[in-house]
Amino acid sequence: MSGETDRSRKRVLMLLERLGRLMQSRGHELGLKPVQWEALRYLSRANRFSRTPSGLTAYLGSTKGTVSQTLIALESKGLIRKKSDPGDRRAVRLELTAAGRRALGSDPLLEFAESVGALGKVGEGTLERNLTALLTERLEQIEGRPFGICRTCTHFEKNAPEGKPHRCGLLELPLSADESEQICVEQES
Amino acid sequence: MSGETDRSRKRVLMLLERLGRLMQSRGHELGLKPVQWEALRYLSRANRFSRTPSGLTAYLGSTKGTVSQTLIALESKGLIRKKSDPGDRRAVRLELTAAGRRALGSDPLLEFAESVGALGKVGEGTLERNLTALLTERLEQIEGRPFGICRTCTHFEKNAPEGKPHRCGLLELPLSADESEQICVEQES
DNA sequence: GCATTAAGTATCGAGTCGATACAGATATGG
DNA sequence: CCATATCTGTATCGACTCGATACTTAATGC
Repeated sequence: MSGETDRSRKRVLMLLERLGRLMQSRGHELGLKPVQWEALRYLSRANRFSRTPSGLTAYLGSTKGTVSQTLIALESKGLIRKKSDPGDRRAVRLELTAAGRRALGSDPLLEFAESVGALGKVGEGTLERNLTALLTERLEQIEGRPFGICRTCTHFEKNAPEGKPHRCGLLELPLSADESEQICVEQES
Repeated sequence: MSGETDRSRKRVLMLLERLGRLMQSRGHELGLKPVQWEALRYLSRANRFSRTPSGLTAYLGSTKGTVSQTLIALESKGLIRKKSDPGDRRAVRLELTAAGRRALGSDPLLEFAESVGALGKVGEGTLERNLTALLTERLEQIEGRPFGICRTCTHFEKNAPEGKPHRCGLLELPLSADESEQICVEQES
């Protein structure tokens, strides 16, 4: 590998690291921590099968113990609610409270959205494609889950049976139009 | 702003957040913490004017107190050395020890470099440009410093006076060829 | 010379994070 | 059918981050 290729890759890594850090450093607003914000964001975007401690653990690439602590903190702040799953009594279902949804309205990450917009439509598109490719490549190497949108999944069955709501072939459950746009632990492309 | 524009921006933000987190989660190797790795990387790339606690503080977008603690941890591990500046007795000069340089040889971020390489030369180039534009835009809004390469700075005076080494017009000091390639707290473009 | 500003350190409290150990619930396999 | 493995989540520990606040000491400005 040439020296310039090597340096170029490292420059990209430094940019990603620094942008990541910059986003995190703004994540201490309202008495929340960066990971706590990320958990709230996840819960607002994940479908009901994925809103569990283990789903969040996989998404964050963290560990059960750490996530458990984070969820305890969020619950004590009144931003999330835990309910035990009636079907599997080991499992815990998570959902945002009204206060949790309200908090996301002042998500510090929204400041950043403007800067993304300044790239223009074209730059934004290519950036999204490149970042997606990078993430996909990386996730394959570490056997991580993509957490893609339900609608694009191999298990997604559109209006099946005919004229009926969409369906998840893996979990054998009907899906609302809303749910098909959410992210899922089980998603595969 | 249309709903799709809004969603597109958020997708980019989520990608950046997630990639950042993914990079960090691999940053717990060898008993070091992600920020400690980042400090080592900084010290290996910053020129001598920038290798100070306050330089690192500005780079990380953190606070003096936090950085001070991080440096104490790194020094106790024998990875960096502190020397008091003879010119300004308030200031502390930082440098990597041999062990510190050796540690960077097993930087967990190197794993990630392969995934960047998988984008190909073109993808890598456009990604670097887009990320740079995003970072620049963002830094302007929060009045952060770019920490660009010395050679590209407005204060850089090439071979001045004629045939002599390069020079920094701001600090009024000569610069070696090596130093002109390093990053600097004072860099402006 | 005196106030201001700058560079670092010390300390506190809440929380992350990996590691380990654990509990209870559900699968699996003879 | 029951033992055993696996899965889901909690509890606890120690090192550390991080923002906040309160210092110390040194340089600078008037």
